[in-house]
Formats: sequence, structure tokens, C-alpha cells
Amino acid sequence: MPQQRARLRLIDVAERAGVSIAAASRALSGSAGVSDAIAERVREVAAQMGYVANVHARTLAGGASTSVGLLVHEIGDPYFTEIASGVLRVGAQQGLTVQICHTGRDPENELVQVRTLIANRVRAIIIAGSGFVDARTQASVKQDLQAFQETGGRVAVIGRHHLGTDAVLPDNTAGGRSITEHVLSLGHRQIAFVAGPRTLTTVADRLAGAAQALEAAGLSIEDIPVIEEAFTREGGTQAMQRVLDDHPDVTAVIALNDDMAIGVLAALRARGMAVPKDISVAGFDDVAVAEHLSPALTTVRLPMAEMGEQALLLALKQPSARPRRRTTTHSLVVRDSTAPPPRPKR
Amino acid sequence: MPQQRARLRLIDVAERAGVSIAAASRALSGSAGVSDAIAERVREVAAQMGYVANVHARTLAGGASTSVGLLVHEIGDPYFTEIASGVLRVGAQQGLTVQICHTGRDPENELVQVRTLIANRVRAIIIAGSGFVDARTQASVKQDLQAFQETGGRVAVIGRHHLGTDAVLPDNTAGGRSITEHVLSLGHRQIAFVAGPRTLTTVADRLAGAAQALEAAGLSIEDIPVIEEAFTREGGTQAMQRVLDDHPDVTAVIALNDDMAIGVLAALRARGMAVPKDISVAGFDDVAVAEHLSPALTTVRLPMAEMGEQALLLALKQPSARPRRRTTTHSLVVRDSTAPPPRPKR
DNA sequence: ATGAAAGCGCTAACAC
DNA sequence: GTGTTAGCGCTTTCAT
Repeated sequence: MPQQRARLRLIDVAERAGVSIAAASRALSGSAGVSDAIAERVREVAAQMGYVANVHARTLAGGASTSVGLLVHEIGDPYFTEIASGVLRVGAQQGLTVQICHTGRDPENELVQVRTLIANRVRAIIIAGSGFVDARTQASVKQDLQAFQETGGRVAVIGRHHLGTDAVLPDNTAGGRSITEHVLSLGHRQIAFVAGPRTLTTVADRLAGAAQALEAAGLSIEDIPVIEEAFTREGGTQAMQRVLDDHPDVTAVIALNDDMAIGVLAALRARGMAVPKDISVAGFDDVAVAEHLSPALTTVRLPMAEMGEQALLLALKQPSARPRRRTTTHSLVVRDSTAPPPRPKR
Repeated sequence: MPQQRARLRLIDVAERAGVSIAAASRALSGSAGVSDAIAERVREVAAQMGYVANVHARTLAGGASTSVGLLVHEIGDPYFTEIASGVLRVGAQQGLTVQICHTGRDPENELVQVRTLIANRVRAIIIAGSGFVDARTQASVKQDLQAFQETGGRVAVIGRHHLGTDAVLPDNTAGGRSITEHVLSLGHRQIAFVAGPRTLTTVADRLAGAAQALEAAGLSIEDIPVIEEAFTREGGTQAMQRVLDDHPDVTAVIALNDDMAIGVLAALRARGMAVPKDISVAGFDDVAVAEHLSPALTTVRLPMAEMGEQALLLALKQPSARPRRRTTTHSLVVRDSTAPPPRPKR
């Protein structure tokens, strides 16, 4: 192996420019204390030599960290994909590098990843996705995050509360109410919910909104089937199979996220049921493909990319004494997968 | 602000464990030269104190870098999402942090991002996605990558050649041949291709395979419409509109990636054409939603996640004198969007 | 405005 | 096996 000592250092460009290493540093990092003439020259020489400062040395020496961390359950989940896209966008725009980690929906792993990010001295950590209810690891995470913040690190979460940090919160409750009202207004009374584990705050909140809408219509969520499966496409399929088997009278299904709704649609197709003729289906999130499904999915739009942007922007601000909250907008998007219920067969 | 000096250092755990800083370092980094007893004790103390080594200091001091970079056009594109998922998976498994950057399909920006990654002294850079034909910036990228490799960095690319590095290459040509053969075997003769810019190697290769299949059937790609638009969903919609307007006799459309196929389906739906009854549609890639579209999309499956995994694994291996190539498998996935052509109307 | 020099926290020689 | 120490490449006082 040849290598390793070829890389340019600050001193190389300083020498070439005929100035001290200190001056060169100031010129390149844009700090004050150099004449414009020198600054200009140094930058020229550096560009010409193709010099790029070593981020590790820079950070170690006291410069602010130039990277941020993003924690998602799984980047392949379209909800997180779009959030990541937003985070990446503002990261690039601010000259920050973004490190993305999977938690794989595993609390233990979430803790490991948080620690890795802290070890990397990232400037900020963005945590996306519902929290878990594993009290023990959650406490550890909270504690580590606390320490991280005390030493100058910044944290923002998306879609979860209870971590004592700045947060971007989709209005899941209002959204849940909204989509449920829509389905009710169509005339449906035999409704089923296809949900992820209630222990996810996202699920709990959306369900709470649904309960409000039902109540206003004189119904009680207690009397309505809420099928819990994994908060994924496969979970949606399984849940829908259960609905079909156990509640054949259902005329409308509300899935608590689009991914599950896609699974629901698949299950229905497999059973030869027409949507929305035989049964209506609604989702939640409005992921990019929702409008391209067939039938195009009625859902609640959440500005996911924007949520990612907001979260990073929030984290980059001066810390405030009390955690800040940003509640995002949501809007009902009615497409082709919902319609009035079929006339009762009897 | 309180902060900043609270963070634990190696010396803190060394003192607490009653050993030298060197011993502590060895214990924690797992190098040889410490008795098991001491190693154990140090690790215990560190864990108990919640110490995590500063990655920047560690890397600067000569330890190998613990992060890798991944360059994608746009993480929201499902093709890249799945590749990223694979890269993240093996990254986590190897204890490596993954920095993801968007190029936004912009050559200038690609160069900027490559330089950022190099400045971060990542251990390896994975570049996913077709190359551009902007000769000038491509040359700069190649040159920077060259220098990076000479100083010990590793590089692997996915789906592009011509960069003189290790590469994971989907067999686009064979795939293009395969999907075209399928459509021909159904009896279609009035075919159109919906493609991204031919300047993308991916597009060129897939088209080359299609040409082979057509030729074997006694047709020439010269006589067949190849509509070029952006290699995206929107591009697919626009291209399909052009096909409908300019080539009304077409009975089958082959989109050169699934994202475009989704756009094609949308255009067809808007025009009230039934798939596959009136017209057949095929895609390429088999992204996760392909099977959930309606009709479920006939396409060529590429193991995207696995390609991401392979690329990182390749990059992490000992460098070889000559660039290595891994050609991936592909398989035709026939679903519901293709069928024999309708009987001629005339 | 400019330069000399003291670290940042760690690893890797190098002694013992 | 263990400890001492010289850097890694940079930013930042602190003199000048």
C-alpha cells in the first residue's frame, strides 16, 4: 500500500501562501482577524491545491461539529423516507452532514444508536417515529439525551412527546377525527380500524381523535373493532384478513397509516372485494404513492418532508429554557377509495 | 449556558479504574496488550460512568474512521431508498455510521458532496445511481476519488461504470432483454418505451437489451418510439401522454423504471384506459410498492437492498489492484399489468 | 493584523 | 503487561 501521507494539511497551504498556519486557519474558517487580501490569497491557494480541512481535527480543536444525526425506525418505510428527505435538504443547505441510523423498531438498538451519535459528537440528534414503552431503555435514552444536551448537544423529536425536548408534532388527534368524520359523513356505521400497537403514541393519538368523531356521531369506539397488528404493510394485510373473517358486516376500514392501508388493499384484492364499491378504505399520512394506488387512497396528509425540515431547524436554534413544540398542519385528502356504503344486502 | 466541560474523557475512566490512560484505551478499543482482568474492569467502569469515546479524537489519533458515506440522487426515490436500507443494514452490523448525501441529480452538487465526504475522512464512499455526462465535473469527481483512494479511502459505485472503482452492477441489459421478450411473447408488436435520458448509463443499457430482444423477433428499435423524459414519476406521466397523442396504436408500454411506470399508470387512468385490457404496462426495478399497485405491476426485479449491502461490503474489503465487479441477478416478475394485446379494432 | 504555541481527546510507538 | 509520551490536524488564546 502506498498512501496515507499524501493528504494535504493546513500547513501545506499556509506555506504555499506564505502565511502562518493561524492566518490560514482564520481565512479558511471565515473567522475575523485576517486582512481581506490574505484571506483571499489563502482561499485561492487552497482551492487550487484541492485542500479540504480535516473535519475531525477541526471538531476536536473546538470548532462546532458539522454533522447531525437522524434516527428512524427503518428508512424503507415511506413515512421516514420523506422525513429523511426533508432533514437531508436542510442539512445540505446548512453545510451539515447527516448521519442516518436505523433503530429497527427495537428499543435496545435505539439506545445503541443514540450513543453512537453522541460519540460522534453530532451537533444535533433528530429522533423520528413513535416512542416505545420499554420503560427501562427509554429511561436510559432519556438520560443520555439529557447529558448530551447539558454538554451543548441539541435534540429534537418528531411525532413523540415525553422526551423533554423540542418536538415537531403532527396533529394526530385532529387528523384521526377528520378522517373518521369523513367516513361517517359518507354514511358508514359499520366501521373497523386497522391499527399498529396502541403502545405507539402515534396510534394512541389517532385513535383518540377517531373516538371523538365517533362520539359526536353517537357511537362509541368501544363497540367498534380496532385490530392491532404491526404498523406495516404486512400488518395491514393481516389485520384486514381478521376484519373480513370476524366482522363481515364492515363497510369501511380506516387504517392508521398508509402503509397499513396498502396492505389492506392487497388483502381485499386477494379476496376479490371491490374498493370502494364493496368496502371503503382510508389511510393516514399521504405518502407519495397514495395517489397512485388504485383506487387512489383517501387519506390525511401530513407534511412529512416539512416535518423533517422543521425538526432540524428547531434543533439548530438557540436552545430555549422550555421545550418548544411545533404542531404541523394536516388535511383530509379525499380520493377514490372511499364512497357511500353499499345498500344492505339483506 | 452551563455545559461543555462536563463531558467525560478517557482519563476520567482511567483514573477511576486505577490504570493508565494507555491501558484504558487498549481495553476499550479492544487492542491487545492488557490483561483480561484490567480490560474487564475498565470496561465495567466505563459502562457505569456512561463513557463513550470521542470519535473525532479517535479518528484523528490514527484509528480507522468509523463512518462511511453514501451518495444518492434523492433518498425519496424508492430505488435509492432500498439501496440505502441495505447500506444502513451492513453499516450498523459493522459498527459503522452512515452519512447520506443528496446529489439532487446535479453534477456540481455531486462534486461538492464527494468533497464533504472526503473532508469527513469517511472510510468508504458508496455512490449510487447513474452517472452524468457533464464531462468537466465528472472528471473532477473522478480525480478527487482517485486522490481519496490513494490516501487509503475506499470507493464503490452502484449501477455506473467508468469511474475506475469497484462496482455493483445490475444486469440492465439482460433485464431489458427479458422484459421486452415477455411483452413480445404476449403477442405485442406495437410497443413504446418510456425512458429517462439516454445519457444515463442505466437507460442506455436497458434500452440496449430491449434492442436485442426486438431484433431477435425481427423488429428494430429504430422503428419503435422511445420517449425520453425525466427518469421520475412525473416524467412517466408526461411520456405516456406523448405516447397516447402521437402513437395511438401502441398496445404495450415498457417503462424503464418503476417510478416512471407509476406515472404511466396515472396518465392511463386519467385518460380512462384500462390496464392491461386496453394497453399493457411493464416497469423495471420492482420497488416495494410495485406489487401493490393496481394492477400489480409486471416488472424486472433487481435486488436493490442487496446491492447496497454488496457495495459496502466490497468497499470494506482489501483494495484490489484491478477494480472488482459484481453483477447482480435479476428476474422477470409477471403480475397483472401485462396481457395479450386487444384484438385489433379495425 | 499576524504569528507562536497551547491544547482538543485519543492511539501508537516506545520504554520499562 | 503496563505506563509515558509524542503526535494526529486543527482552532484559539495570547503575545507582538
